[in-house]
Amino acid sequence: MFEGRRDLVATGDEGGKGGRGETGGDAGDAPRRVTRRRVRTRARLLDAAFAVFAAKGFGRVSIEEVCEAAGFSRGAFYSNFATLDELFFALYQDRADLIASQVADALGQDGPDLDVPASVDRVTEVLLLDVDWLLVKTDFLVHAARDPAVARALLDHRARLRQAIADRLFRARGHTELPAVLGDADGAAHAVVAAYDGVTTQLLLDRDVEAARAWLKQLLTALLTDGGAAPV
Amino acid sequence: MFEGRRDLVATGDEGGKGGRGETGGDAGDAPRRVTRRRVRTRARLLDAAFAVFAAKGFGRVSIEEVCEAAGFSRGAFYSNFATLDELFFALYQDRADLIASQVADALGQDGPDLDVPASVDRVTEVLLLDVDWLLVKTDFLVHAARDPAVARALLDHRARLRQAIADRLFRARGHTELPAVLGDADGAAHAVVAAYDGVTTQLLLDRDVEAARAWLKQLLTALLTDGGAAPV
DNA sequence: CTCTTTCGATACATCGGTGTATCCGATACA
DNA sequence: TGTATCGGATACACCGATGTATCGAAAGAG
Repeated sequence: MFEGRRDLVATGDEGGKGGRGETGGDAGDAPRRVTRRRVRTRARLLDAAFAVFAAKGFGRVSIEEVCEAAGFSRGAFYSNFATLDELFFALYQDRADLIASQVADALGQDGPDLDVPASVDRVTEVLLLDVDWLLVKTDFLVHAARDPAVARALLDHRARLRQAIADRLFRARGHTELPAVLGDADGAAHAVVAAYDGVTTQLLLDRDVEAARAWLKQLLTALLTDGGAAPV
Repeated sequence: MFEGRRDLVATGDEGGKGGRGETGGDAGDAPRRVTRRRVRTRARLLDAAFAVFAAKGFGRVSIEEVCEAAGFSRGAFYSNFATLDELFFALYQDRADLIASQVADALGQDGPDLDVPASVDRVTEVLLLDVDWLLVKTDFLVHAARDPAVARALLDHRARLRQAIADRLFRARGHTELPAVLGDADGAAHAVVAAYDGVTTQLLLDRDVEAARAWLKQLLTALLTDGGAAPV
């Protein structure tokens, strides 16, 4: 059913065929002169792709469109990526790492004991910052749902995020008690992610970021505290 | 940014151009001989489309593929639908209505007072019955996120579902108390849907239906009861 | 500054999908 | 059963996108 991809691990340094066919790996024998222009065009391609994907959806975007948006010709693309899937994968990796670090920051800010409302506020702010990112991310989810290799990458990323949350919650045990319903800190982290995903879905449809933020805060508060704050 | 669609309200009775160009509406003047073969082919097209969409994703499917899977030629398609988007829309409508009625059934089964665990069990069973449907549904979400008209349809459908849940919860007020954190029955229904969406996301990635069911049950229990059941 | 390597542009062949026009077998109605 | 209408198949013209081969220009190494 699934045709196994194998073009996903590429780091983007291959592609050009100007003489040899290097894979850009470390085990190779040709050092491949450290490019410089290359990284810039690659970055511009990724940025342009993000914009175009957000606007039209991955499924409706052609390689040509991405190149045009980036101000390049298709030659540049094929010199940096083998397929549009590969670019998409690279794009996701970059942005996802960025978000992950932002979330980590938001979680690490207050001291040893957890200020639930404050943390929830900060994390919510980060997670629901950019609707375009949510659009692209969901596109990527749909993509990953049909390709085990991509799915694994996405699962890994989610696991890292969840782990950061779980760590934070665990670090605050004793100071702040969690509802027992969810099990340990890990279960609670799972619940947080699920709430995030659920709110995202609604947000994609009604495009009301403020409502989504408020709603996510409320949900998280409900999940992480026993009594919860008074309803709005 | 969004090119307004207007091919979405079609009921599928138009398309054939064998003489006049009927819209199949009720206000029309030509009665259009009540077809019979037509409904069958239309249904077969929809079924085939569902299978193909689930397997490859809407974005990677061509009209030809759908027709081939259904055992028809493209002529049949263009006689029933104008575009693949239109078919997708019809497909979603059909299946979504089906699910909605199933959920309504599951909710209506017990008496006036709500047996939360039993209801949660039944609803969970229905909602996470068919992974293929979740795949297609998410594809449709991505699709809707970029087309306000489609988004409205999806929002309507979600609203109906939510309403059914809210009604059920409201009907049980007094017998069973909800946590105050979520506000009224409507807020609780919102939370139920969010939990469903969140669990769906994870399920699409790890494909573990049983884990998803268990997890959804736990989440719903945590949300709908104050104490919740003991964790697994 | 020169030279070599690499990057991206251009041109080309090709293919798959689309939409339409036309035709014949099927189907409902008298 | 005859017949008018309908539904789906077939054939055709047409893009748009893809991938590759080739070439000029930019950029690093000396």
